[in-house]
Amino acid sequence: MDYREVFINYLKKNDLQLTKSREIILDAVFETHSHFEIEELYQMLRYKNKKVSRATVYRTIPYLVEAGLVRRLRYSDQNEQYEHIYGHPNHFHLHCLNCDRVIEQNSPELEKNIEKLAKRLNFKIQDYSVSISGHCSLCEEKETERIDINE
Amino acid sequence: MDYREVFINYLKKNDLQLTKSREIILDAVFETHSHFEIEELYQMLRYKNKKVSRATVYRTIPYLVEAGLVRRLRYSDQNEQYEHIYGHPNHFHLHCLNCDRVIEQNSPELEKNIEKLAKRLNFKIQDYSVSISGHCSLCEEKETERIDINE
DNA sequence: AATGATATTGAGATTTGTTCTCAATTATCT
DNA sequence: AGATAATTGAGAACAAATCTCAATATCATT
Ligand SMILES: [Mn+2]
Ligand SMILES: [Mn+2]
Ligand SMILES: [Zn+2]
Ligand SMILES: [Zn+2]
Repeated sequence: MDYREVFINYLKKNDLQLTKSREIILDAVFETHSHFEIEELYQMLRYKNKKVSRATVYRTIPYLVEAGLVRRLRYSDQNEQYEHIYGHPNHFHLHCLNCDRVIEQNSPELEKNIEKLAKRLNFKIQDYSVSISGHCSLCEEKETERIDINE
Repeated sequence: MDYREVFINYLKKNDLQLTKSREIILDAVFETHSHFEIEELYQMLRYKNKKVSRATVYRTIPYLVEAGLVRRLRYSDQNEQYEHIYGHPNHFHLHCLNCDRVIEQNSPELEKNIEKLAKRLNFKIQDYSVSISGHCSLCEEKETERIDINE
């Protein structure tokens, strides 16, 4: 099942239609292979002369999230970021507070652990996110160098 | 070391002072044993006639986060929530999308998993959060009942 | 204690991401 | 086709968070 079908199923279930606008947004989301903000996505569509309004973009993204196609990310202090997840293996984010880099990692072990934890509580998972914040290896290296020099 | 000392150390390191306002906010945060929003905290202080401005509360919370005393939570779609973490065992959040309940769980196994993952990447953790969203056992129960009746 | 330099605060203005409004448009049903 | 319902777009409205800047508090020095 491709993302289009998933979305159509979701829309049907919720008495919504697959309109031209929604299709444009859906495709844009799956053409974007990085984390994005809604405003960015909207500007990209304008640039490409695809006619959808900001309001519609803002209205549509939550549908994609609900449909399980897109995930809202929570690692950043700044604006909400999103990423498409359907068809991609789950992964976690490590966010460097120094250089703002985001490292993506997957860990089947961690996944299993989370699922086990949820099962024990009879909690039905829809989505989960692991975000780790701290300092990446590159920044740590620089930091220890700096200390070496100064001392 | 109590939270006060931790904060004083942090402030010193950053050439900041422990002022009356900051002290009031610090204490309020550690008197609040639930997740809170900054505006809520501010209103609570007003109610108690503690004189600090909204701006100062907004300015101070990030210091507490940086000092490792407070964590910003990311489970909700609504406003930012915070909780004090210093002196408390780490725990994870399961957020029910139906009833909005938040279940707190700790799992040393999961913690170890995350730490191992970070170590492998030479990533220095400052904080991490695991948030699971879905449906809690109570809501799931009701849901299956509903289906049983209707079918 | 007085002086000057520096840091902090508070009230309200401002910014900014997001949501809302409602008339116009588009799709669906009979 | 005509009636009914859903969706859209432009801009207004909203609200959380940040910024501004004069007043105040704190600190360091004499
Ligand atoms: Mn990612
Ligand atoms: Mn908690
Ligand atoms: Zn870094
Ligand atoms: Zn529930």
